Amino acid sequence: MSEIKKTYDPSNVEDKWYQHWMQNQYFKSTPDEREAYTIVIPPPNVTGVLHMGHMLNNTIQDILIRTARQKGYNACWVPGTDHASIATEAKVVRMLRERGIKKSDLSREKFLDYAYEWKEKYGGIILDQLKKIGASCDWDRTAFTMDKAYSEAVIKVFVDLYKKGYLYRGLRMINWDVEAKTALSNEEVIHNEAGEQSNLYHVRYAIDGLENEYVVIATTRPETIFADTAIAIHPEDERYQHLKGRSAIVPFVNRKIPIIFDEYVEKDFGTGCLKVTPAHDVNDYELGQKHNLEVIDMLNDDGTSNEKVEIEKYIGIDRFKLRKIFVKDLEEGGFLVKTETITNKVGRSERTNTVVEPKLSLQWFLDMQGVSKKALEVVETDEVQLLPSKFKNTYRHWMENVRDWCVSRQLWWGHRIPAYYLPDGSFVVAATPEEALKEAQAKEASITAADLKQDEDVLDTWASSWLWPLQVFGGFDEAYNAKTGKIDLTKCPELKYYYPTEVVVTAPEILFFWVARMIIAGTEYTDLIPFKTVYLHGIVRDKKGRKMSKSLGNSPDPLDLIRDYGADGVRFGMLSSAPAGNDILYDDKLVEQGRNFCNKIWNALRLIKGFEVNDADNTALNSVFGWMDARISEVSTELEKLVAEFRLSEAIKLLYHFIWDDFCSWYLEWIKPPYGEPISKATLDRTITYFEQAMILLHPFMPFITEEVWHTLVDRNEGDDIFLQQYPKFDTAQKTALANGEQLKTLFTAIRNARAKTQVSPKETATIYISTQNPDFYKLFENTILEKANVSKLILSIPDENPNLITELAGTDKIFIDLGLTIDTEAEKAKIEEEIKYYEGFILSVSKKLSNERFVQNAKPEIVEKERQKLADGQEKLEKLKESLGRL
RNA sequence: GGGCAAUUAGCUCAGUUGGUUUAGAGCGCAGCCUUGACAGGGCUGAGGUCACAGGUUCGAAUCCUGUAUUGCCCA
Repeated sequence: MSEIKKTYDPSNVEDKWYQHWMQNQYFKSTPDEREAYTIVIPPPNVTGVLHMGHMLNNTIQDILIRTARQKGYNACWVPGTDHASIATEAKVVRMLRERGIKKSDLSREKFLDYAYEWKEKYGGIILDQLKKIGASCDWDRTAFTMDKAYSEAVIKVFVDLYKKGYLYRGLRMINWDVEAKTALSNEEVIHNEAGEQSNLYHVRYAIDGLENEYVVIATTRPETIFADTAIAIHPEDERYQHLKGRSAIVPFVNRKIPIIFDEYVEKDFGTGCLKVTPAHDVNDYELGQKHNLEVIDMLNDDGTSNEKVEIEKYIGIDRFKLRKIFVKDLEEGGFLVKTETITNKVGRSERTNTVVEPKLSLQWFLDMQGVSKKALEVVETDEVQLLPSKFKNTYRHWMENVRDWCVSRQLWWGHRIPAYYLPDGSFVVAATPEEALKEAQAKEASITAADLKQDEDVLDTWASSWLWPLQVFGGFDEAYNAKTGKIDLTKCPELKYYYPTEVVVTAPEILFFWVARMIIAGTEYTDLIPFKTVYLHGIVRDKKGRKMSKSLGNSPDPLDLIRDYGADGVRFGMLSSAPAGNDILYDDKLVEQGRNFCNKIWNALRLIKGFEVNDADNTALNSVFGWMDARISEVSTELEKLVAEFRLSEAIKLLYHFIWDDFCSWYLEWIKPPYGEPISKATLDRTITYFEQAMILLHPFMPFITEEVWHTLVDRNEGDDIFLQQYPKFDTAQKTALANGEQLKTLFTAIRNARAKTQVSPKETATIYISTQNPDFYKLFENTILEKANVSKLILSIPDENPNLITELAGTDKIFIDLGLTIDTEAEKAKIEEEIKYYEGFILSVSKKLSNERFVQNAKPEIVEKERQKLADGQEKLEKLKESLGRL
């Protein structure tokens, strides 16, 4: 035993076993005759680093995949990374800037060289970090969204969707990131929930042809006044009826703009007058369409003003600087009526945090309504099950109001759009330049390759990751038929075997970004769902409930935690308070509990390893074994149910209590030989088996320590690893055995309690008398009671009158404990009276129920029976308490 | 503005179709325990009118309605 350390040290253990599993290729999966259980990882950003969210996300996946292996499935967990177009490009641009290089000075090719250099250097760090947490991914399958075959798949899909008529190029109002100089999808624009402080400027516009007449509008973006093309008023607003048919005059610019009337305007909001700037606001754009208004786009792509502002001094100035200058001029010119501070919602870019400009732009769009019908249906019918199910509502709402998806991004890092422009401005869409040339020549025979110019933009990253469950198995390689626009599964054995995958584990944040789109792509290209279940876990927050972020510095580094608490400890901590869908408020206490649990297991191991062995008879412990057999069987049944329902935090708590309380606190104490004496071999063997079984059940949750215990407990042959162990089969739990164990615990607690309240050391022996209707129970466990509860005599009858006995109830059995001391009768009386009061109340409520005829008639018979039992027990207890009181 | 959810012990949360002896856990708290696997431990205990008000029911933490507060999603 001396070679086993007193405290568990995970640091060497974890790396050792991970390497062992890797060397033996235990994570590898190839199709065979077993049933497949597949999970594809939500690909993290290729240059990202592990954060607490990944920790939670991947722990869940690892538990599911390891459980599946133990149940005999061919479990396959596919890892990989996502090229993360905007995020990665932003990082590369920043790196170049630090080296004094401007992106605008580089060619596309040169920039991509730098980007790949960056990816080679930092890409995959996160995958190595996943190994630290124990992730049992099939690393040979590691995929990347810009791998050659993957990229080809993305392009094939683009061409296909274009041919099917779902993709179009159009001038639309989009969200423009002036820093990244790219379009964003709606989902990439973040609105701070609390809003932001802004100034609301009230500006006066003169009315053409009416002296001293004016309207006042309120705006938070006065610089867009240059692009105003109308003033809108509610048609029923009495205040402005006389302005019908009139024009207002834009301050400084002196352009006449029509005053239009539309019910869109809220009469009660502000002055009731609204400035209309179709080029720079979504709602204004729609209003402009309706009223045929001119569209003046006054912003350059970088957020500076252009010549459309008409006045020389305002051209070429950044939007915010322009706002300042112009407000000052408005004030000096007498146009500014007042300024007030308000809180409003400002859209910011998810990636660059800059204020997003609504902007008219020529972009590629995917008609979502057309392509997504089936994707709604499969969730409605639970063919794809969302967990927790409340997200079904959210999903339905989004799908029913789905907007067209802007898939083009003005970036270089990503999949370049396969559209090729002819000199006349028209274009063709084709998978390769060669095919494009052919198609172009079909339109105009004289066209040469040099005449064609490929679209400069790349695709939104989600337009590649939505193919993830299909393309990680090569679905678009040989099995894809460009003519039908379908994947023929029979031509792709891998896909046929592993797809549909079992479950995708992710955060609700990307339900639309990613999950919904994968369902769309899956159903579009295979007519099958991509996964059966979507497990949506919460977000990891700090103790105060704030989201973890770099700027707040409130996020611990998962690798530091693993160093300090062990990967198993961190896994336990993250999971134990994370039921599906609920956020987890991270606290070091959680992982500390995990670490302590490991230590507990470790010390159970030390105890068992430390026993000396003899051949003594152990039949006296048979009832204890009977209880343990029943209990472990019960636990395994409950565990299987919980895991099947994805109630993982309950599952890990079940195991925690089973191992700590039942196995360590009760079982081991009961079978432990007296100090210094050996244990019988039969008992030790039995105990080792229980411990092994418990470790197998725990292994998916805490893989490292269970493997270490497995090997330390018994010398194993090569290849006899817990990783490969299948779930043990247990006999059905015996109810009597379970009840016996519980009764024994209750008895011990009662005796301990008696000692505790009289402050008698557990070392002092006691004589106990028991009044029971179940004397057999006491005969079965007599040895254990005598030895482990330090009882010198166990007498199954009522003792003679003696005021110095402490009385306790163990279930309905009454126990008289003689500790050989004079007791404080008054205190004892008070205590018993309190209990009597409780049981009187209890009996009252139960008998009320039972005397109600309608209850007896309507309730299920077994419920009524239970109530009767409750009443009988209560009455028996009450009687015994009263009797005790009488004896004092 | 529209929708979804939550409100249970000091804190963080379980409580699965209404009935598990008048509600459970972890942490925290209080008392006791130092040579025996583990102080990263053991034993014992205190602590809740299940947000509030109505309703349905023989029976409600659980179902319905309303109110309040909080959070999230969408515009």
